Amino acid sequence: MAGVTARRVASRAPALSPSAAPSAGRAAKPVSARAAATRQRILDAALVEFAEKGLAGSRVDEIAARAGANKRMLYAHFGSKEELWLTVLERAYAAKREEERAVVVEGLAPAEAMARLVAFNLRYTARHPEFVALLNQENLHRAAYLRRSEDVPALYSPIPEALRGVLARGEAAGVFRAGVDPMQLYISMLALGHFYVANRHTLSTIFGAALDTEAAIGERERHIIEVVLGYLRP
Amino acid sequence: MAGVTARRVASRAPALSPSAAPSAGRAAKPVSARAAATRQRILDAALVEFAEKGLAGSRVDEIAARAGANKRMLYAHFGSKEELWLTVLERAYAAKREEERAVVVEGLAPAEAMARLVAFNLRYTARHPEFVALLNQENLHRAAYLRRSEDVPALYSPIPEALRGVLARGEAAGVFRAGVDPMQLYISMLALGHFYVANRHTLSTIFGAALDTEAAIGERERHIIEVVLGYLRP
Amino acid sequence: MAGVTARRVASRAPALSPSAAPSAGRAAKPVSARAAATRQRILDAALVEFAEKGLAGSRVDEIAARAGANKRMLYAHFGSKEELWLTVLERAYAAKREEERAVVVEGLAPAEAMARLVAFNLRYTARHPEFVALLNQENLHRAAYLRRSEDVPALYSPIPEALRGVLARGEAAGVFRAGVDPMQLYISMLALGHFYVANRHTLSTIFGAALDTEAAIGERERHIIEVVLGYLRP
Amino acid sequence: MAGVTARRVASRAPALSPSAAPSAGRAAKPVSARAAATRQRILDAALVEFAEKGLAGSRVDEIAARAGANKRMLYAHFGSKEELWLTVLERAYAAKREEERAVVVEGLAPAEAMARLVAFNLRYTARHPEFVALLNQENLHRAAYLRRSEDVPALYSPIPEALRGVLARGEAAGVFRAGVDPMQLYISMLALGHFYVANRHTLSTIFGAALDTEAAIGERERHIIEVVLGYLRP
DNA sequence: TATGAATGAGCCTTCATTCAT
DNA sequence: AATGAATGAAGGCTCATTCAT
Repeated sequence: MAGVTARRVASRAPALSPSAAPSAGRAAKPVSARAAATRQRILDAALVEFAEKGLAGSRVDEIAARAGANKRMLYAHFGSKEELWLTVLERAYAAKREEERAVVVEGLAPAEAMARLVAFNLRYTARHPEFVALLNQENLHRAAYLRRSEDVPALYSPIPEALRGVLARGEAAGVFRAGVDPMQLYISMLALGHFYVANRHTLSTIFGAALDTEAAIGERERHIIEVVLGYLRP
Repeated sequence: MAGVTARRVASRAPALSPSAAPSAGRAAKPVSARAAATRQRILDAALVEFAEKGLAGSRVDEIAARAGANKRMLYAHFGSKEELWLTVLERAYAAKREEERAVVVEGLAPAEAMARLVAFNLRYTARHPEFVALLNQENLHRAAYLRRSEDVPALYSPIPEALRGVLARGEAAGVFRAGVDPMQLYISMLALGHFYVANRHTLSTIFGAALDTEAAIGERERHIIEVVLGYLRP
Repeated sequence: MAGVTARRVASRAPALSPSAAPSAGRAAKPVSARAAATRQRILDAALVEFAEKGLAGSRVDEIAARAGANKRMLYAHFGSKEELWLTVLERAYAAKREEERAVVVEGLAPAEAMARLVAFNLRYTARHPEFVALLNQENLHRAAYLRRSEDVPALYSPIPEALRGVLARGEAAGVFRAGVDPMQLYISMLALGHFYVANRHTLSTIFGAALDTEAAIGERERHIIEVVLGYLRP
Repeated sequence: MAGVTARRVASRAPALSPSAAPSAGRAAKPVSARAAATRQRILDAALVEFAEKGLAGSRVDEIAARAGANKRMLYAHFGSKEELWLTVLERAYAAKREEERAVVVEGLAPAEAMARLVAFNLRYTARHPEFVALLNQENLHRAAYLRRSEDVPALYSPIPEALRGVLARGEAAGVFRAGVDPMQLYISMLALGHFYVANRHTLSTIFGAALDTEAAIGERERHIIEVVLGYLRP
């Protein structure tokens, strides 16, 4: 489990939890278990720090301290703060992809399948606000880091494909309207969950209501499923 | 239905336009025209810099240089980088509120009114990606600055109220479904536009498609209006 | 009383209170009463600020604000912070000289005369801790400013002369010991009072006793008179 | 009687000498020899700079440069300019206390013992004008830093106790007058030396005489011993 | 004379990064 | 592999001083 998977083949080790598969980053040489552990602690610490303060707002000292590691180790493993950022980002994507792969909708009725996809996105997002934070930051950077990522598998999501399938099935069965653009719907599905989580602080400041309770999230879930299914009605 | 966007008519209300009321309730003393101009240039420069790099990533020197002002003036006018951030944020909200007030939907048929609201949000967001960037950053800060704002009018949006009215009218007329939660719908409306703009860089990296062309935005507009109206069908 | 006395002849207007005789500083041209008042307010404010924080620790803005004057006026009147310092210093000396001239010991018995001189120094010092503070600061500067003062009268004290006279009279009368160096005694007299006041903060921190109550000063007075007179016994 | 000065024997007690115990109760972690050396160089440089220009007038860059150290190290070791000031101040006190402990007067005749105490203070002060400068500055700060010091031993002087003993012995032997307040005498003893050194620049400007030659100091020493012993005559 | 605004140099402090052990 | 110490380049902020009115 402590084994190291080279980044280019990570997708072939499907069941690995993201923290157990550090994906070895830039330097893919065999490393000791101790080094791997240090590396992992740095990544975990960096994820927290980056998600909380962004790339520019994060401090290398803080990350190292949080990781219980020497700052020098951070540089030995990742080369620079920016490389560390990219690695953390890739891992966050990879972690989401990992869970996405576990979402199986093939055998379900179209409406139920669609509901499951919608709910999954909201729930994952709510469970992983750090993913949302990283994504927002990276968009601030105009995706500059992501663009130079070579970790294709991390970026490849099975969801659009699944969505397309469900849409086609539903349309063929006459339970979904025709002419729906899968990409637009995919973006909308992401939006309906992501925005809610990403903006929970300003929204709750303005609305004066707590948005991250289980009750509030449940309500949101009901609403967005209703929106999507309502929209898809023929 | 597409292309229903509010135009910028705000400048006809000079005493309320954000650039005509630069002190925004903070510095209430009479200022010379020259000072006001400097202040304004700093605010404009800060908006650009902050939207591009966030609070932590922005450099005070850079802002001053961009404003063609002395760095000292920034501190004379705003006290600190953080106060400047808050002022910029408030002004960004105020500017949006200003345009929102120009969106009149009372006389329109419910569906058209709803479409106009949805379209306005997307279009405003697309025209003002800096607003999106600021908002995302401020959410990273957990709304710490916004929470301490005293500029209530800047935060108060007329849109939720308008939305509520349209919903009620549509429901009463039997053209909208019943039982729709206005706040949820408001958030969804914001989400469908905001997420698209906010994440255009990562999305286009992953999809390999340009998202900020007029054509793409038009398509998005059609889609989200369709989603909302489709959902609202009784 | 609001009249302006040029610095070089100030000693000829003996009864003028130091704050009423601003001595016109570097630029000795005739000025309006309003200008003189502004100048005076700046000097008063500067004395407080300088005595509290020293030359380096004082802020020109703070002095101007405290004086209720525009900062520009400070420069119009004094040219620079350092010139202002020198002027304040000269005035502090002049003020002390002024009071010293009122100490008359000629008709007194030697012991009483000596006691009066000793007491005067302690009392003046205790009443004017700001003089002590300025002096200490100026010594930190190795008297760099004082050395370039041209205000000779301000520096000339009648006390050493008086002391010399008293000493001679006492020795001649056989009530004082012979061979006392007047300058050394003068310095000692200054020292016994000045040190007590100058170091009251560290001393009271270390001793844990209040040193600036009237009772404490009275006790100090008794002690140093006893020291000097005890020493002078033949 | 003149020339009774304590010599520097403190270095024979290595574990207590201030330069051998650099952490002075503040940073108690074990440090490398290199770090200790850097720390020491910074302290030495700071002492010179602070004594010359005071806290407000000193420049952190200058201190670092003088120490041949990186400015960052100053902060790593001391946290801030103000903390550095306090440390320097404590060390100056500690250094004086150290030498004071070497002044032994128990076996001496009361008059000689007293002369030795008086002379020690003048000589130490003359040899360490930087201590005088620091003290004067700290009094300008109203002992704000000293008051927050936790380095009690640095502040505790054995001299008052010794003085009290000598006084009692002299009085008992009938060679000193009765009723002398030890604290007042202690302050006077400090004053007679300290003031002379502290104000040597303004005094010599006004008197036009050099005060810091060995001859002048010797003369001062003779005088103040004479004053104290003369005063103490029964 | 007086003022508010502006300036540029400089200050204390912090950062990402590297060296030496 | 790991560590503590060191570095130089900013970074935010402030200062004494001057300009324009």
